Amino acid sequence: MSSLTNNELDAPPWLRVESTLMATARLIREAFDARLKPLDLNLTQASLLAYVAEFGATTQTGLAEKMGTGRAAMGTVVDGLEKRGFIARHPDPDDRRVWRIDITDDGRELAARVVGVDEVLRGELRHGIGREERQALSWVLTRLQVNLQSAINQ
Amino acid sequence: MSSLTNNELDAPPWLRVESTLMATARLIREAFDARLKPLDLNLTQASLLAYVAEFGATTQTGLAEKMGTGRAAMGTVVDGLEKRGFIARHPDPDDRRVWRIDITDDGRELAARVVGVDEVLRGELRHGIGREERQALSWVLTRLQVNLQSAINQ
DNA sequence: GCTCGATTGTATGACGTCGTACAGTATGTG
DNA sequence: CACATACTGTACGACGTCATACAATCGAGC
Repeated sequence: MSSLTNNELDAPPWLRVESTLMATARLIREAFDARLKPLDLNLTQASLLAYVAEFGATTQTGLAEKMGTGRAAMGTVVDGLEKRGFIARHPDPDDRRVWRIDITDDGRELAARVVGVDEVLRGELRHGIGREERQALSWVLTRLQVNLQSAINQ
Repeated sequence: MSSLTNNELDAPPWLRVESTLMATARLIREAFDARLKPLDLNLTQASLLAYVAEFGATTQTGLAEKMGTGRAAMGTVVDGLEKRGFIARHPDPDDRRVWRIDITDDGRELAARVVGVDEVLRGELRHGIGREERQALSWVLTRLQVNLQSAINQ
């Protein structure tokens, strides 16, 4: 823990801001997973559930794109949530290749609790961080993503 | 790609800044992995190599703490790098439990190339982002980590 | 109507990381 | 010296994600 809070001081010259960012991302996943554990969900499942609850029936590929994961991984997530009865696969009347992923009543109830957990935790994470700082963070991150994309594409 | 750059606009109300941050972290890993592929290294291996090259012989547990991973995972990384002759395990004269992980001549040569790749990529990532913005980002991230830590510890 | 390329979801194997348990070793206490 | 506790590295199984390959299906062009 101490090695995380002061790693700006003893960090090596390579990977400074970047490593801090990745460590923060890891902590975000940890924190959400911890809070979602009582619901027996991890962050990926909770995000999927909340997304479907909010935006209604969606294709698996669409979900994968929105949540930044692959189609195969999304399939297994859907499998697990379907087996537990929180979402359901309905055939698409217009396209027999795809499943429309829709939420069930149980799923809707669980999604409401997910949103509650999310709001509480996000409130805690805002402590000591002003609105303009949050917006600045968001802006720099977006800019960073653009640079990263062009770096990845050579 | 378009879903990444404009996800501030169509992002759901839950997980806004946080999901951007995690997506950015994923892109960072992708970008470094892509650039390190010619050296047949991934980001974890490269970080370990550069760290040992810079700070000299270190304990595996110490490495794991510094790099934010578990001891077991660090063991497998060390295994791979040792098998390829870039680092070596030397017994510690004062403590027979531990290995001192040290770099070899081949490893030092490779580490220099890693540092080069890192400097080039980090330069590209700075495009359009001022120094004070970078410092602000760093500050907010550190603050976020503090909040995350207390959230994780209930 | 038929064919060809593109797309959807799935199966499979691989990889990296994690958590737990364990043996060997060190350190402190009586 | 004996003992208990803490720590290091490793073995093992589990999990989540990824890349690839594949069958089924769609849509466009002839």
